[in-house]
Amino acid sequence: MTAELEGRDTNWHQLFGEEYLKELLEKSQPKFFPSYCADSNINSHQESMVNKLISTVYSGPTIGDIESALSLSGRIKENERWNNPRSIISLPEKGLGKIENKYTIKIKASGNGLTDDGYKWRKYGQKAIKNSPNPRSYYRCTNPRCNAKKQVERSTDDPDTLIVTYEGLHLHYTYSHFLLSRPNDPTPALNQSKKHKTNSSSPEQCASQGPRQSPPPMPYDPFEGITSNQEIETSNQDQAQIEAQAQVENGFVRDEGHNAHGLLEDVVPFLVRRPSSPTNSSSYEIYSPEISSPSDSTLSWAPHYTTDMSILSNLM
DNA sequence: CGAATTTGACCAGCGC
DNA sequence: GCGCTGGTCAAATTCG
Repeated sequence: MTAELEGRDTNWHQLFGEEYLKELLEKSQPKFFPSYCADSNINSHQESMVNKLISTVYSGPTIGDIESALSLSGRIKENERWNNPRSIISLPEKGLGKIENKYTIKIKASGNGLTDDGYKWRKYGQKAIKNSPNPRSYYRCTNPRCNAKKQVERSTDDPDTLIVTYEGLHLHYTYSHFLLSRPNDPTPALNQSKKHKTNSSSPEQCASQGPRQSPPPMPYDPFEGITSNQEIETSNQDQAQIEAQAQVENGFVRDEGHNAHGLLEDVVPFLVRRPSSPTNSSSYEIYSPEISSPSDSTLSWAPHYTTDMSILSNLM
């Protein structure tokens, strides 16, 4: 176990570089570890390693954000969260009610930009917004036990920028993470198994992770004309991959709202969170996934994210 | 035919 | 109270 952990520590440095990891560590917020981790099988050493990794890369929503969302979702009893001795969360008891669990992300979606965040989303509405030429689309997580939502609209300032507002928490891993977390597993990410049959030009489909293949072009679709590299790269999928997805989805149903390891994954993917303002509603900016140098303090989208989550997963 | 998307209707919150 | 706006619902539509 120790050797494996050390090896994965090396991966972190390979992925981001020494200086960038230090920068992240300096800027990271207090560690979090949901109290219901007490129900999982991890031991103290594993827990400490997870916290180490989390503290290294995490600079996203505050504990209060998460707690607020969990409270809203009703998945954790209040006394369980506050009194569980294994909980690493420590929160001020005042002002929790005012904390919003919303996170806004700006995605630079120029050209082949990716908006794939690793989750499967189902669109449930679209609305024209006042003083904005672009409509806003509303999505829910397809996991029936998950209350995560997101709103997607195109920036009025920059048509290439997508503004994604996440609300609520995913109490499960990303689909991509499930498969990529197994290094020797030849099965690609789940979220790629369905959508890449399509040659849809709408990155909204990519963002929403919906299995629908070729939606008709909407005359006011905010993402019309934007394509995804990831779609092109993984255009050929076989039946085994689809079956693997079905297995994982079944696992979700049995999982009582959180994954087998008990680690909460937030609605904002791990390595793309970077608060840009010290407000209750944290904001994040994400740019083109093509090239993202650690030195310019930006993080890329799904490909790096899923890889890094696999490191975290394998610790458990 | 099942599942996902579309889109008009409906509802709640807010300001006047 | 009324109108506006944003968010959600649900029937119709579309697609594989």
